[in-house]
Amino acid sequence: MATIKDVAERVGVSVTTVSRVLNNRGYLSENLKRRVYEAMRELNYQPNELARSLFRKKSNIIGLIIPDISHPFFGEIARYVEYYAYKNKYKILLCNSQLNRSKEQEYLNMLKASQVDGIIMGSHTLDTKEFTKIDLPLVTLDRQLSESIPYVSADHYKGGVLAAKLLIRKGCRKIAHISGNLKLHLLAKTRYDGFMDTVIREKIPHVVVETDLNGFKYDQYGKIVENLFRDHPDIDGVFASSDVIAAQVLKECRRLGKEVPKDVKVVGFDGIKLGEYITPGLTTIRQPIKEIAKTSVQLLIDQINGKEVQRENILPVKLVEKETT
Amino acid sequence: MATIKDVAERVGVSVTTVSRVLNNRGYLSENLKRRVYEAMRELNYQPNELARSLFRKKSNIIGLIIPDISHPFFGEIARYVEYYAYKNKYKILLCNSQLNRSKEQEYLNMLKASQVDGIIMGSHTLDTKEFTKIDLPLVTLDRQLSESIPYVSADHYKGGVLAAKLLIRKGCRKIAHISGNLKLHLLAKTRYDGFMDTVIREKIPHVVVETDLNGFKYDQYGKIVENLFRDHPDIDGVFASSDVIAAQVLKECRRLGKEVPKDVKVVGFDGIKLGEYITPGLTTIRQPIKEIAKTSVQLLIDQINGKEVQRENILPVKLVEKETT
DNA sequence: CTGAAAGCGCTAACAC
DNA sequence: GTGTTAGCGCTTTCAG
Repeated sequence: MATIKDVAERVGVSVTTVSRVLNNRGYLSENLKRRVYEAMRELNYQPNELARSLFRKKSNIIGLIIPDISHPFFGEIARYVEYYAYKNKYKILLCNSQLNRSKEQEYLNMLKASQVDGIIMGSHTLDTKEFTKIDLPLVTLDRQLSESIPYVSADHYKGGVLAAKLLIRKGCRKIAHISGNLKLHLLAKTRYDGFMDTVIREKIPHVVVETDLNGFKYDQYGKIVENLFRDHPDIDGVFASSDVIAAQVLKECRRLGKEVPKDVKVVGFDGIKLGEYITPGLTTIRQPIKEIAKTSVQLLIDQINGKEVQRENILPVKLVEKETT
Repeated sequence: MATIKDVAERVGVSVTTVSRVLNNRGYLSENLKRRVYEAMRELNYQPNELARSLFRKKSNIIGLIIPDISHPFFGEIARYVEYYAYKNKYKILLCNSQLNRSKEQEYLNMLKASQVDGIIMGSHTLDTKEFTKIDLPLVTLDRQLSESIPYVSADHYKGGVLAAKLLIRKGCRKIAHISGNLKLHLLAKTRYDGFMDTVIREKIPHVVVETDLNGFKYDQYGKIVENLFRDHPDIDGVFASSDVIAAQVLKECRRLGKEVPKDVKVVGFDGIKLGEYITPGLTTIRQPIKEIAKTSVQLLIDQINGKEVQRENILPVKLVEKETT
């Protein structure tokens, strides 16, 4: 691979000069620039970003840690994070934690060692104190990590309220909520709060199933839903904490001969593309995925550039009514 | 951030010695090792991978270029590529081309400049000659780029045959195939060949719709399917070239009052998780996604390590029958 | 306006 | 066994 030295020799100038045209520093004659660019092209030269980063102490790389890139929600998050990062000349180092504690920890260390300029953290199995050791610009998704670390989240509470209200308005008399893990201190937990506050205020019978499946063993949701309907055959409304779970609920309803939305009404959460593919079309609480990604990238870059950023960034959700309610 | 020098000073030895314990070279007394490790921990030291990579001329980074990480197929590919890369101590630089030529080209240059050790290429809008300039270990997905570059692909031809045969066996009298772009010289095109060879041999009326939507403007497939049924109301079997398209077909069938599988039978392609979420359960030709990813990573690492690798790597597909046939 | 030289953090000859 | 030194490819002071 050609280096700056090769280019310099070919043009007959010093490496300093080549570096200058590379970075457009000071006055360079047009003629000189042309000759240098030509040599670069001839040699198929690309400046070594490793060397540049080492010198500048800036890699232009962002680490993205998520539980599972193949989960539709995180796939869409990643897609938009990449989009906005690219726009700002940042690259993405992809870290899939599979919600495995030690893998998450290793990735955190690896990212630090790799001199990434900042981290977007969407996987949350580690304790707060692990992050104090990192000492790098950080943005979290859906989790308040500490007083100083900014986070981005949809308005899950509002989402819980909207879902519960819709089901009640549509005439449901007994509503089930299939929640995610409530022990991890995630903001997603407030979906549960919003749901509960609403059904209690409206005095609607309800039942909550907490899944501690870490959200990514899809296959097992079928079983959970099956048990739910066995124990509570009179359930006529379900608020699932993700669209993927909602899809499982629909499948199970079909298997049990329950018609949707006639016998059971279903509301999902996330607003991923999946909801558009399935039949019947899934009513859901849409998270503003693109804006979440955009905000995360912006907050991170602002921090990298030494700007003060807002700690709390709650983005609005939206009820999208389709055919399951 | 602490450097090797800080550690050396704290322990009272030279940087060489610290480097030695870091890399476990030569004889080091247990006592010394312990003191060095302790200092590292106290300083919260992480070796700078940028500097290491620069020296070693090896970054342990793999570039992954795909059209769209939020497309379920590529999401699953990426998940497994990450899995096997991580196992082998490689990191993933994620590049989403959106099937945009110039973005793909820029990412290619960027990866080279970033000194990645190799590239897995799953997005194919560029001409062969762009790759000769790259001169880096390369593996392509679904495309024969040149005589020397190894590729990994599912047995698309067999998939096309299996799909056509199944629909014929199930009694379909007029079968539609919704294909991807046949002009890009992808191996996926052989799905079409397998399908055609079979329906022609069996003398089954058929119609092919080629989509040049680049495969990722999902919303527009609805229109295509609508037109298809308008022009050919007697179609009773559809072979879609992806599960996502198949899902759209199911949606459209429902809208048009066509019952699946009674009036129309549908076969998808890919075998992504989506197929398990939708109702009715989608019959599909399953690609061995995990093995494709594993093979790609292995071929790339072998090349990085200077081994000879096999050029053609065709992996078997499998017919998965569910409820749409 | 251009070049020699130092240094980013690390590793590995090569000495002692 | 341990340290001195050069150098990976680049950028930037600082002389000239």
